[in-house]
Parts: sequence; C-alpha cells; structure tokens
Amino acid sequence: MAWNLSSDRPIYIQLLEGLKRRIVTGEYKAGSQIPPVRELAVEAGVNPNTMQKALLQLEGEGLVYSVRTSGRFVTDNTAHIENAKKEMAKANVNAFLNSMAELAITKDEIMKLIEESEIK
Amino acid sequence: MAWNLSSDRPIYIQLLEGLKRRIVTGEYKAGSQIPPVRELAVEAGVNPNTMQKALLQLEGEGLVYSVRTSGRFVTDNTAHIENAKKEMAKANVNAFLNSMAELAITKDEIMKLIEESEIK
Amino acid sequence: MAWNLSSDRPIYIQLLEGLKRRIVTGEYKAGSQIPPVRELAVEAGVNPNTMQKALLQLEGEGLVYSVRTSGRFVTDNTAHIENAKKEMAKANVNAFLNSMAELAITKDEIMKLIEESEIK
Amino acid sequence: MAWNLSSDRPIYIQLLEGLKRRIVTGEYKAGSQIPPVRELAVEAGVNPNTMQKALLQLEGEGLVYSVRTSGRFVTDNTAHIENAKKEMAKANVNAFLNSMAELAITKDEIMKLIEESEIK
DNA sequence: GTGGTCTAGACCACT
DNA sequence: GTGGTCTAGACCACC
Repeated sequence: MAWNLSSDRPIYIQLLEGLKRRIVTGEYKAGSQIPPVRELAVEAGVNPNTMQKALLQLEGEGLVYSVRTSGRFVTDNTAHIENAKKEMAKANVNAFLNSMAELAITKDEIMKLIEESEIK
Repeated sequence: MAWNLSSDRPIYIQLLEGLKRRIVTGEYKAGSQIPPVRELAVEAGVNPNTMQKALLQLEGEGLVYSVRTSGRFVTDNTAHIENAKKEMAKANVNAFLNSMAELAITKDEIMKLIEESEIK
Repeated sequence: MAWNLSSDRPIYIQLLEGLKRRIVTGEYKAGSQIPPVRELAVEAGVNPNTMQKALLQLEGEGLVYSVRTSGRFVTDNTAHIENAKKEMAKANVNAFLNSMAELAITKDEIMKLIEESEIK
Repeated sequence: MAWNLSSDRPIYIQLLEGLKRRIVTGEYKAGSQIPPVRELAVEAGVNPNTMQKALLQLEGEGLVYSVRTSGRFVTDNTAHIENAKKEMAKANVNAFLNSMAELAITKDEIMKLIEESEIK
C-alpha cells in the first residue's frame, strides 16, 4: 500500500485514512509501536506537521497513543480496532450504495454483480 | 445532481461521467435532444471546449450522435444505453470490492453489510 | 479577562481554556458568532495557527462549529455548554482539593475557610 | 512530593513554597534539622545559590533558623508553623474562589461540589 | 532520537 | 474577508 495522495481532499485526512487502514488490517499490530512521525512523513512525502496532524486525530479516535520521548503505539484495545474496521467498512458500503443509487440499480442487481465479480 | 468537479482528475473525464450518468438514469431520455454545448458548459462552469471534448468522447462511445445544424441527441439504441449502465455499475462494484479487500473483508461480510444498510 | 499566557503549559491549551471560559460564562453567547481566527490570534498575541489549533479542539468538544467562508459560532446547545461549565468547575474543585490535601487540611476546615473568605 | 519546577515563575519562589509545604505538613518536623543547602539543591536540580535564596527568605519568615557551623533547623514555635499553614491554605482558597468566580459559580454550588467530590 | 509546540508565511475555496 | 490547509524551519523536554 503506497500513499497515492489526491489533491482534492485534505492531505491529513487521507493520511489518517491510510494509517487507519494499516491498523485495522493488522499491518500495524495492536499494542505495537508505529514508525516515528518524521519517518512516516518522509514516506508519505509530506511535511512532518501534516503527518502529526493526522496522528493527533488518530489519537483523538483512540486508535493510537503516544508516549513522550519513546514513540507512538497502536492501542491494545482490539475491540476498539475491530469497531473502527466496522465503521470504515460501513462508510465504504454507504458510499457505494449511494453511487449505485445514482445509477438507479436495485439491491438485487447489486448482489448479482458482486457475486459475478472475479475480485476476491 | 450538481457538477461538483474535483481538481485532481481531468475535468473532461468527470464531465463525461456526469453526462453518462444522466443518460443511463434516463434524465436524458433515449432519442431525445440534449442541451447545447454552450449551455452545458455554463451549467458546469467550464470552458465550452472542455465540454465539447467530453461530448465528443460520449459520441465516440455511441451514446449520443449529433445532427448538423440541429443539435445533439441521445442514441435511441436502448440496449446500448443499458449496456453502458452495466459497465458503469461494474466499474463501481470493482472499485468497491477493491476497497473492501484492502480492509480484508470477505464477500459474505460484504453481503451482510449491504443487507443491513438502510440506503435503498 | 485578558489573556495572560503562561509559558509552562502549551499555549493552545491555555487559549482553549480561555475560549471555553468565555463561552460558559456567556461572554460568547450560545448560537452567536465569535470573532474570526485572525482577530483572536492578534488579541492573544499568538500565531493564527496556534489559535486555530485551540479552536479546532474546541470544535472537537462540540462547543463551537464553523461555517466555511462565514465564521465560527458557539453551539446553541445550552445543555452542552452548561455541562462544559460543570466539567470545568469540577476540575477546579479537584485541583483545589488536591492542593489542600497536600497541606493535610480536612474538608471541614476547608468549608470554614471558604465561609470566612470575603471573596464573593 | 517531587519538585516539579515550572519555568514561568521565579524558581526560588517555587523552592520556598515547596520547603514551606514540607514544614507545615510535618515532613520537616518542628525543631528538627533540615538537610544542608547543597543536598537540597542537588535534590531539586538547582544551583545552590538559588536554594540558598529560598532558605534565606524562609528564615526571614521565621520558619527556620540557622545555627553557625551546625546547620539549619525548623522553628520549634509550632503556633507559628500552624499560622503559616493557615496562610497557605487561605491563599489556596482565595485563588480557588477567584477561579470559580470567573465561572460565575455561587458559594452554595461550590459547597455542593466539594461535598460531592471523592477526593479526601 | 522521540513526540510536541510554535511561528511565519503562503495558498485555496467560497461568497 | 472567512475558515482551512500546508510547508519550512525552529525550539523544547525527556531519556
């Protein structure tokens, strides 16, 4: 998963989503330390402050916590992580259903299309 | 459906998608005339040349045809329109499934989430 | 109420508290517009970004909301404001009781001292 | 009680307060000898001169006295110590009442909050 | 070297 | 003129 930032939404939001994804998918495991701000910033090609802003928000959502002078860690509350995953999935589903609604496609047709798809 | 153009993908592509959507959803009915380029351009707040480019592409895909001195019309080939709709839907579905795959969510779970959703 | 910033706690926290105080005391009335970021920043003698950070947090606590291009407003949820006031008071009380506990002073003595005080 | 010095008030004032607290709480008992300046300075991580200044002031307030070649002792005038404790408590109370006044909270409400508090 | 904070200055979208 | 975002660069406390 590269960063692939788009210019039409706030970068820090996209960073936030990317970090979240890494957490809910277990790439950053519960309780484990994540890379330092500056490293993440370099990796994403953004200013450290911007990455910091994303991490701050992530902290506000309780998915990570920081220990001064030591580093940042993923919460070990796996239930919370699982919950965040559910939220992200639900948001995805809703966006998808809305876009399908614009095409006036019924749920049944959607189901069929998904069944047919080769992905996954 | 307003235009809501984003700055990070070619504008004419976004216009193209919007026009397509109006056709497949029947907002522009099969066989009927669509508004003149200049009018569409004003509505979308873009340069007429950009809108023209989108319409040309739409013509290339056989969804509209132009009659000299008289204007542009939606194709009356409803099967073709229906097909375009299928294509758009499939593209949507694939993008959606990919994003869910990133979250490591199985098809079964996806199905359940869609069933549960209040949308549609 | 001037700003009177101390250098040993994060400035944006102190700004946050000051703004909160203005809201819970009704200096910034529920539903009313508050001064623009830049003006507040000048008034407090800090960088606009720092004031922005405080306001962002204040927004996170639901005490204000911002309307793009138009300004920031105090929430009209007076119950929420009242609640914030309670929280601040409780924090004050706890800090006070802790400092008194360091002096090994009992609650009864505290009560007497408060009764005797000429303040209020 | 660690030292926990803040950078925005004169350090010697903070040392003075800390020493006072140790005396009025009986950590340094009436009539007993207190540690030598140099030791106290090391403990607090400050320059001996700064600690000396605090002790001189403490001496000025009659809470300690020094005996040449022998060391410094807490006064054995327990009434005086008790009085100092009262002063500190009163200062605390006033600061507290002022901060509550800023929140426009009445004495009655304050009393109730203190009663409710679990501290002490 | 870690996270945290702050400033200065710029640009954007919207109205 | 409003809020919002971003960068660059600096300094701090802590270990």
